[in-house]
Amino acid sequence: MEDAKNVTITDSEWMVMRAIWTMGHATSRELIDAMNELEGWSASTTKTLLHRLIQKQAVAQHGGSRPFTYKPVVGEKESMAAAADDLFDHMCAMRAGSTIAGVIQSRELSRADIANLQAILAEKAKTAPEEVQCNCLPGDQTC
Amino acid sequence: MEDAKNVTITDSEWMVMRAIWTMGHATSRELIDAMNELEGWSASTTKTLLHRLIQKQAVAQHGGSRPFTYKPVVGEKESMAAAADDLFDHMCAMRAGSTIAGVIQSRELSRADIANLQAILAEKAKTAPEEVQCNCLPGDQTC
DNA sequence: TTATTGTGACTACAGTTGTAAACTAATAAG
DNA sequence: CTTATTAGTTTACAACTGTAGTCACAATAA
Repeated sequence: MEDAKNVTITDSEWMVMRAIWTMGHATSRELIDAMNELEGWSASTTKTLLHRLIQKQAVAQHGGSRPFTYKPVVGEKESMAAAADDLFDHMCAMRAGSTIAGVIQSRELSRADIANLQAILAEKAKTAPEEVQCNCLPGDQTC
Repeated sequence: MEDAKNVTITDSEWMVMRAIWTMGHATSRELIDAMNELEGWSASTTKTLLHRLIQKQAVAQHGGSRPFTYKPVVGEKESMAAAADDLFDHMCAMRAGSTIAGVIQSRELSRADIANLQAILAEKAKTAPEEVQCNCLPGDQTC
C-alpha cells in the first residue's frame, strides 16, 4: 500500500493544513484568501505550500475540472499527535511530566477536556512507576 | 540587556543540549564521545553543533585555559516549555485537549507527575469554559 | 625547543524551508 | 473566436540545518 504517512509537515505548511482541516475542503482561491488574511502571504506562497503538501500527500486534489478542490489526506488529530510525540521523543523522558504540566497550565481547556484528562490520569495512576529514568545519555543518569 | 533567550534550538542541537544538561557541564571531548556513542556523529559534527549553540548563547564556554568547559546558559525546563508552547501555538486551540491526552497516554509518568497533573487539573476545572473556540481561521469556525 | 597531538575555529556543501516571481494552460467574457 | 482572467506548474533564491573536512593554535611529550 502507498505510504502517505510519515512525512514532516513544516511550520508554514501547518498553517495551510489548519485552514484546510477547518474548512473541510477548499479551492485554492479560498485558501489563498485565508492565508493572505491570516498571515499576509502572497498568492504564490500559498500556492507553493499547497503544492508541497500535495507532493507530501498530506492534501489531495479533487474534482476533474479546473477550479480543483483540495482536501486533507492526513487527519488533524493524527498529525497533531505525531507532532507532539515527535517533540517529546526529543526531550528527556524524565522531564515529560513537568512539561505537560506547563502546557496544561498555559492552554485553555474545556470542562470536557479536563474531565477526559482526569479519567486518563486516574487510569494511568494505577500502573505508574515511582520514578521515570532519564534517557539522555548512555548509562543511567539523572538530569 | 542582552537577549540570550528566544533562539530556536534545532533538533540536532537539542541532542547536544540534552547531554550538556544531563552532565551539568562538560568538555568538548566528553560531548564528542557522548554524541558519537548516542548518535554516531563524527567529532566535527558535535564541534559544529556546540559552536552554533555558543553563538545562540544557549551554551557558554568556561575556564580560561584550553580544554574549556561548556555549560548550559538556558535551562532545560524553560527550553522544553518553550518548545512545547511553540508546538501548541501552531495547533488549533480546540484540539489541544485531545493532543495532550494523547501525549499523556503515550508517555511514562511517575506517580508524583500524575499527582501534580491531577492537582493542576482540579484547579483548572474551577474556571474552565464549556467550550474552546477553534482559532484556525478568521471568524468562528469549528474544526 | 621542537615535534606531536588534542582542541577549537573556519570552511563546505547538499537538502530543506520560507517566501515569491514567472510562466503556462484552462476558462470566462466580449 | 480572440482576449482577459484565473488557476496551476516551474523556477528562484537566500537562510537555515545536518553533517563533516580542514586549518590553526595551544598544550604536552620528546
